[in-house]
Amino acid sequence: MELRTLRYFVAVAEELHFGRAAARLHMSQPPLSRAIKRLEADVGALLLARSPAGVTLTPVGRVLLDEARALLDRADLVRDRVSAAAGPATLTVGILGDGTDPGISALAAAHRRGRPGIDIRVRDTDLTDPTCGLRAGLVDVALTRGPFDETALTVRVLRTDPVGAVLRADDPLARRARLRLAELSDRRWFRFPPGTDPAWQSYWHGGSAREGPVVRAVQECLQAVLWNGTVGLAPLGHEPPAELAVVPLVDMAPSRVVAVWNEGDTNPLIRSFVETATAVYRR
Amino acid sequence: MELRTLRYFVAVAEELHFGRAAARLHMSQPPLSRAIKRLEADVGALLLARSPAGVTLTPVGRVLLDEARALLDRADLVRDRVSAAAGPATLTVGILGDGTDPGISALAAAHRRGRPGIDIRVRDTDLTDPTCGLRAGLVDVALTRGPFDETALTVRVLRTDPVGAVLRADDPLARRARLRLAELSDRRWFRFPPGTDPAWQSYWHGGSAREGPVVRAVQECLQAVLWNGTVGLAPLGHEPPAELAVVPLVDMAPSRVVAVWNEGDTNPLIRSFVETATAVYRR
DNA sequence: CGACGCCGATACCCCGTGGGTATCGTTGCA
DNA sequence: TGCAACGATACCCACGGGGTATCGGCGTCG
Repeated sequence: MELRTLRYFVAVAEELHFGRAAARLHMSQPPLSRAIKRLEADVGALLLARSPAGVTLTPVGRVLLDEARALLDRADLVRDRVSAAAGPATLTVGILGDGTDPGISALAAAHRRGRPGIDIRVRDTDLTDPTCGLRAGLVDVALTRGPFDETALTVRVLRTDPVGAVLRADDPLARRARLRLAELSDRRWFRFPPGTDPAWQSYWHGGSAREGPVVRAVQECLQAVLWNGTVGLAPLGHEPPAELAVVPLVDMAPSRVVAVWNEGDTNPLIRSFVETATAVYRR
Repeated sequence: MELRTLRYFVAVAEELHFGRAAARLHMSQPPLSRAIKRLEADVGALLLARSPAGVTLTPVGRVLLDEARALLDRADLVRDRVSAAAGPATLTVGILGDGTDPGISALAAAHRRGRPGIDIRVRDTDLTDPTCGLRAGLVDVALTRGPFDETALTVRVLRTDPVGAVLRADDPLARRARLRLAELSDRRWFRFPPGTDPAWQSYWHGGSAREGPVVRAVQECLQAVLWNGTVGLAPLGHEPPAELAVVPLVDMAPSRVVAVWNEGDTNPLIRSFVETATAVYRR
């Protein structure tokens, strides 16, 4: 008789309809049926009378509905009290590059919702440090992209995006369905400043020879493409501005969106945040 | 934050020692450590201060300990109230052969403990019906041994016992460490009355040719061996009476202890009983 | 002062369960 | 009598909770 199961039961008992209850619980109907059946075996009594006409509560079910509601309320209270006792905690999350990934604010909101009383501070950094100041201790967790030097860091992959070349919309190659890196080797490529993580650096400059301007932020990259005739790389999936085009590259390893934290950091908020991040990115 | 996890936490918080808490919870220490760590991530705060000197509750841990105890008490109350609402229910359990298996009474007690208010009625039957009257509806669930005709029955295996030959202690073969069925083929074997389940019948009479007396109960089997010079089979594991010896048989399929109920019987008490039976027999 | 022992953490494996999709069976209704 | 609705069933996959083996840190003791 776990709390989750009781939440399921309350949902069914309130909807009096397995399908609707399943929808409300964001799951499908069969596992819900099974869970209720297990609960019935557990308490040793039928809780719901199923008939094609509809679902009804049995007398025992009615009792359990009241009791379960009370217990679940109580459980929420426990959460709140513990949160209150824990006091205001802050978690500093580092994100990369001008907050361009629209998912991140949603994620912060989701985490805040599930865990009120925790102050999430977002630190938006430029592209020169893919770990967003993790090593310097400026940040507890980083939501960022690979690849970078991972020593002494723990990495959790959230998603992988294929990568495309960013070109001016009027570039002759912009209409191509896909490209190979070699076709762009004669272009100028922007670089990151010296001292930038080598793995990161070499990934994003596409391995080409002709160096271009040094950039630090997403906006600078776009400007460089627009005005300097350079080429850049970008993960697919975001709609590019009208003046630009992103053409998939067939021979470029996909870019991984990751959550990273310092290895051995025992702050439980990190684990918790990473879990919700994983959940949010999964769907 | 499920109830099970909270029970774990309470155990650790009371023992202030992961190893002892794990023992109390009948589990090993690593999963317990992990569960507590998950709980800490879940509530977003450290609950226990681990130092080699020992484990201490953090302030947040102290709050959660109180809250968790209250919640768990409340959950027990829910159980009780639902049981009370369900009213007195009875479950008739059939067991085979003079209640000789010492585990069964313990199991009935365990089930009664976990589920007060349910009247467990044990029906002890003779050896002529391995299903203990399940088909006749005399019994809701049978704790018995295979093999038997399983059509329209659902079977859950609880344990398997190797089988030995039951001999008089002064029998020349009684001192042997193990035997083969062929070495006993010239003995008289007892039979069950006509009409007994064929699979059951043929299993226990060892496939030999010389027929012996007809028996119905365990006591009769023993008497037959003692006075009639017959041979019988018995699962190993029980200590035989002094005048008898049980010698392992190498070429006899082991005997399965099973819980059986009528296929499609939706009585939730059956499921519940079978679960505790599985748990009890597992250790 | 080094070897040992205690104890929680970590690594790794395996099975059970919780989730999913596809399909069935029953029943009320058109 | 065919159909639509809906819960049950069958099956599959992945994660989590359980296990064992081992590590690492820190006291203790010879």
